Amino acid sequence: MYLCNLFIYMFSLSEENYLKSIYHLEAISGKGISTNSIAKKLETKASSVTDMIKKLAEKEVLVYKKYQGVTLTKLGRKAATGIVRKHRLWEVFLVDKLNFSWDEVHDVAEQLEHIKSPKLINELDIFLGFPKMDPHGDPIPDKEGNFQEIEKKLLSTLEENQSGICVGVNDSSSEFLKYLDKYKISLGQQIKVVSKESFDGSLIILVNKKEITISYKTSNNIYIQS
Amino acid sequence: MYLCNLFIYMFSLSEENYLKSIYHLEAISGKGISTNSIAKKLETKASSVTDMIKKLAEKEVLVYKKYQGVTLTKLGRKAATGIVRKHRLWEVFLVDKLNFSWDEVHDVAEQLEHIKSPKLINELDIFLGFPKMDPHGDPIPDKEGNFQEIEKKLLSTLEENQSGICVGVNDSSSEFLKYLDKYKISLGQQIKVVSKESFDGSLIILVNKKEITISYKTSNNIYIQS
DNA sequence: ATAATTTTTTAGACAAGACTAAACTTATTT
DNA sequence: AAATAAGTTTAGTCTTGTCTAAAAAATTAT
Repeated sequence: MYLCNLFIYMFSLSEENYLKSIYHLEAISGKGISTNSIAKKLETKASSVTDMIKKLAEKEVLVYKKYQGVTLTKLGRKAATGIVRKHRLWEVFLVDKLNFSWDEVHDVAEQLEHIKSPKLINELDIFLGFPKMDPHGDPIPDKEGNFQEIEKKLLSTLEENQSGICVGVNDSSSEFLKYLDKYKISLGQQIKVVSKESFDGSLIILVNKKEITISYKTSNNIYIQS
Repeated sequence: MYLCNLFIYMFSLSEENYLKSIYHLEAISGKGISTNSIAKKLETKASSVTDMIKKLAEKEVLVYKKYQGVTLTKLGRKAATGIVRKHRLWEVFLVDKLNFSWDEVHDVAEQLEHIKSPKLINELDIFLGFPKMDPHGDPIPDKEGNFQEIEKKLLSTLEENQSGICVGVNDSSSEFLKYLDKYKISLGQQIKVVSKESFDGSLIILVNKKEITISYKTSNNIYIQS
C-alpha cells in the first residue's frame, strides 16, 4: 500500500506521456507497439522513442525487444490508467464546474493529468460524484484502473433508417468537436440515418428534426448506442 | 492583449519558481535580492542561481548587476503575482471544495500553480466566488496583480490584556499549522493575551475559553487584527 | 590599510530528453 | 534469393537546468 502510493511519483512528465500514448495505442492495435507509431503519436522522432523505451523497460513498466516493439506490463498499465483517470476526471471538472466546452478541455487536462497527489484525485472524484464518463463519452477508470466500456458502434456502421443516441466521439480534436457543435450533435443526441451514399459513404442524418449531410470521415468518428 | 496572453506561457517551470521566490523575498526585504538568499529559498546552489538570473535578466523580468543582487521589473512582478494568484486560488479550491486542511494544501498548490491556461484560472476564480484570502490569510491578487493587504500585526506585539482575531500566519509549514490545529487556533479565532513572560517572550493566551502557553516563536508567526 | 572571510561568479561537467545522420534489421518486391 | 524499401537503432550533438571546484569581488575584522 505504501509502496503503491510512492509508485505514482515514480515517473517524469515525459515518461508519463510515453506510458499514456503506448496505452492508447495498445487499446487500438493490441500488443507490440512500434517505435514509429509512438513517435507519430507523441510528435517526436523514432530515435527519441528508442531511448525512452529502453529507460521504461529498465523500470519494468514495459517489455522491449529490439525491432519488436513494446508491450506494457501490468505495472505499466496501472500507471497508464492512473494518468487516464486523472485526465478524464479533470475534463469532467472543467466542463461541469468551470464552464469549459468539450472542445476546450483537452490541452488543460493534458497538463492537469500530471499533478501528483493521490488525495487530490480521490477527493476530486468524490466532489464530481464519481462520474463514469468524461465529456467525450470515454470511460473513467476507478482507483484500481478498472472501467467498463459501454456498448457502442460507429455511426458509419448504421444502415438506412436505423437510429441511436450519440454516446461518444473517436476524435476529440477541437476542430471536430466545434464542427459537431455547429450541427448540435452532442452526447445524448438522437441521430437517425436517413440515407447513405454508397459511392463515398456520406450520410444524410436527422438531428433535432433537421436533415444534415455528413462525410464518411465524420460518421466514422461518432459513436452510437442503439 | 494578445501579447499579454502569450506572455503567461513564456516561462519554464524553473523560471516560474525563481520569479516567485524573488517576489516573496522582495516582499520581506525590499530591493536587491542576493544570490545566496535565492539559493537558500529554492534549496539550490548559488552558482545555479547566477546562471538562472542571467537568463531572466535577458528576458527583462529582472534587473541584474554582478555582485549587486536582483530586482524584479514591472514585467517580472506581473508574472510573479500571476503565479501567486494561481497558487492561492488553488489553495482555496482544495480547502473549500476538496476537504483539504490548511496544512495539506501547499505541496499540491505548488504543482497546480504552474498550469498554463488563462481561462482555467479566471473560471476558477468565478467558481470560488472571487475569494480575497487564501486558507492562511494571505491575499489573492486579482487579474491585474493588485490586492490589498489587510491591517494586521504579529501576536507577539500585543500587550497583556489586549485581544484580537487571528487573520493569518507567517509560517505555512505543515508542522506549524498542525500545531495550531491542536490548540484550535484557526483563522477568525478570537485570541486574548493573558500574560507575557518578559524573559523569554512566551505568552499565556486565552483561546476558546482555555488558557494556553505559547512560545515567542509561535506568537511571532501568528497575525492578529485588533 | 591590509588580512581574513564571505559572497558571487566563472569554468567545466553531468543528466534528462530531444534531434540528425548514419548504420543496421526486417519486410516487401521482383 | 537478391534487391529495394521501410522501420529501428546507434552514435554523436544540443539545450535546460543543475552541480563542484576554483577564481574573483565585496565585506568584515584586525
